[in-house]
Amino acid sequence: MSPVDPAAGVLLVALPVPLPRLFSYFPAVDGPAAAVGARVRVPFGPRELVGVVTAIPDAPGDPGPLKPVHAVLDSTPLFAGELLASLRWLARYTHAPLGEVLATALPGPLRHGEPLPDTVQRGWQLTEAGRTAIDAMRPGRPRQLAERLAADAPLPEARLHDDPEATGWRAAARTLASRGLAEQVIVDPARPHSIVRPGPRLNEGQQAAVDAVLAGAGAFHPVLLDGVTGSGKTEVYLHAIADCLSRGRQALVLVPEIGLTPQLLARFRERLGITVHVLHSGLSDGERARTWAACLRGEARVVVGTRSAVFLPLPEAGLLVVDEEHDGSYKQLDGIRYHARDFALVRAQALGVPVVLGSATPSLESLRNAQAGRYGWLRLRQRAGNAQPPAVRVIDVRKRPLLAGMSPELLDTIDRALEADGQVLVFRNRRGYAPVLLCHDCGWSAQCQRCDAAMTVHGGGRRLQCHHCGARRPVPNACPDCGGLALQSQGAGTERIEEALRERFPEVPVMRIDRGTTQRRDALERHLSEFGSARGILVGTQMLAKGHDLPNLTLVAVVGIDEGLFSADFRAPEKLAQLLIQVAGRAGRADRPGVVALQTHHPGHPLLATLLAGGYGAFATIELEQREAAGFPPYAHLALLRAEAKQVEHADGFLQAARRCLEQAADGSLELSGPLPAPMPRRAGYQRSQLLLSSAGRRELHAALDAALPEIHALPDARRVRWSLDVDPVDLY
DNA sequence: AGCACGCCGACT
DNA sequence: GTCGGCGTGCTC
Repeated sequence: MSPVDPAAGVLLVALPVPLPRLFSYFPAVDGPAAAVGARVRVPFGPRELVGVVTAIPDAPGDPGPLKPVHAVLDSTPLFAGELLASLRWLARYTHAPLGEVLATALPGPLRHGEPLPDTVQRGWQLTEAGRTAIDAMRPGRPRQLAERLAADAPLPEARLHDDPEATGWRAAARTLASRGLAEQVIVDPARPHSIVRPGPRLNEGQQAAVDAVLAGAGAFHPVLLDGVTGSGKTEVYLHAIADCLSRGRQALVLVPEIGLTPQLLARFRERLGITVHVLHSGLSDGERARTWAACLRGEARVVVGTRSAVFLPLPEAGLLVVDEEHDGSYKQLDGIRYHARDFALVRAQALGVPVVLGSATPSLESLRNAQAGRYGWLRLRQRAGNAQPPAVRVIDVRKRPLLAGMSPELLDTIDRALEADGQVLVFRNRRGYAPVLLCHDCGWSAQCQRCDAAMTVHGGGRRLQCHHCGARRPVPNACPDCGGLALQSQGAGTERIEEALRERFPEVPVMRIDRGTTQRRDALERHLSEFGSARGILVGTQMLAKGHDLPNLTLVAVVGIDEGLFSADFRAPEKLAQLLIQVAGRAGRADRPGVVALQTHHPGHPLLATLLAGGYGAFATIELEQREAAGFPPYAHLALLRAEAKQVEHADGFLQAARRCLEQAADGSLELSGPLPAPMPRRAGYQRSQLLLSSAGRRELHAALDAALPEIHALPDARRVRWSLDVDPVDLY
């Protein structure tokens, strides 16, 4: 070795580019030395990028001519220990470049090279003069704020900031400060504030669940908390979190996109008595970066967040919670296609902490893991209070005249509920299922002869296609079973339902809630409180399946479930069952029993029969048997290779070539179907196509991908099409 | 993915 | 004569 080894200290840097490799750089000529996990600014071709140092090998091979990094951005690494290790795992698992994975784990400002922001929390408290003067103050905003500070101070600005009742607090605070009545102070986030509301007494089941979670503290310990709607899962989380805090550890709670409500945060804050940090899509970039920094510094002790919160650094982690673990919003659908619930499991294992997966309708994957003994399995069967489960009525809609998809019987049921001064929720099950063909007279649906799966309608409503084997045939003129001519491919949307209901029930308010009418995060809350508790009709989709309490809701009418009963998607029955259970949980309260009306062409369908007779558990048992028989997850492992191009031939040609690479690499352990047209085969002028990979073993699937992906990357067509790989896809069709 | 370089059509 | 179409090649 020469006295000055030119190769010593070469940095391997992960960059946010879709290239499956790292890039080597010489250390910066001056400034602080870069450590593994620190961000660096580097020259890359004609541009400059922010990357992360992922290794500093002792004995790198011949580095060749390297460029030096332009700047080291972190004196202490952003990615350290467990987080870096877990993200390396995620990159391998999703077969994505490490640089892209690290970039998606960071909030925008940090991804673009900005320094870790200041996380000092400011708050307000009354001065001595303020405490004496308060009774003499004129009514108004300043006095309101002063009264609040008298009751609960120091009050962090963050809590005023996301309190809708504290509008104009900043001006009020300035007024108080200018008169010497209040002052701004630095708040210690771990210091309890004065209002800590005690929770209700735990029932036996809840206590047992809390005990079981606490018994696993300090070690990896996955637990499925399987509790019916209203059984008080949140109380179990709160007790486990309080214990975690008392041991001086951090707790992370993941919630679905629509589950992070002001009410939930208020409950956490009141009960835990300390600052609760949040992370969700409604925050500004700066706020996200501050939450990230507060976690890294250990200032955030409890964090509640949606999907991307699973990437927060937790140097002193003690507990992870995934609420509503079955929820589809945990799966990222573009970019790095990770599943936050699954990644939370990986992180909990690497951190050596318990992880609680809570749901009234657990995913079949989690149920399977619980059955196999890989997870602890805690069941809560008691409902809090004396709430009664709603009565369920199935309405046969065959051959009935329909008004925007609603039968006369359903409209009569709505009428009766309104007459009894109740509120009605008309729930349209619309989950973006590919359209299936249905006979309105007898309920027949077009099935593939070879695959036992529904065929989907293509070619402008003239062709049927099977998404499992690719079989095609024309749409028949008449129903093959009953000869009727009432073949139809889809039901009515929420707009038409709303319109029809307004006409039929002109004397009551009709409010439609969907993404069109409810853009902003707090709009749902606002609309629902406007709606109040007087009689009226709400029309909506997913958004209304849970959340905000509607104490006067006596009837939930569900239309459009047949597309779920006969979808080409093997997950459709699971999603439908979860949705029906969740939406049924909204009807009725302790003093007023609710009714759920299900309108269907298949009143005798086994899914409905099982669900009504035995509940979600009975459904899950049967559905798991069917998944096993059919070779679907969780008994098989899937990956989906998608491609889109201006011309179908390009997309299909690429997938065809990729298929050959995979066949060669797999050595028979892989089942391949496709290329097949994607559910929405044309989008924004692009033709979309896909290739499904299935294997009985996860190991074999990943081995085949590892072997084939370099070749697929190198395919000449790979640059002509936009393509992506989705491991464990949720939506196949 | 960007971004540059490069070689062919309709515009001031 | 140039501005600009997007094919293909590379990025330590």
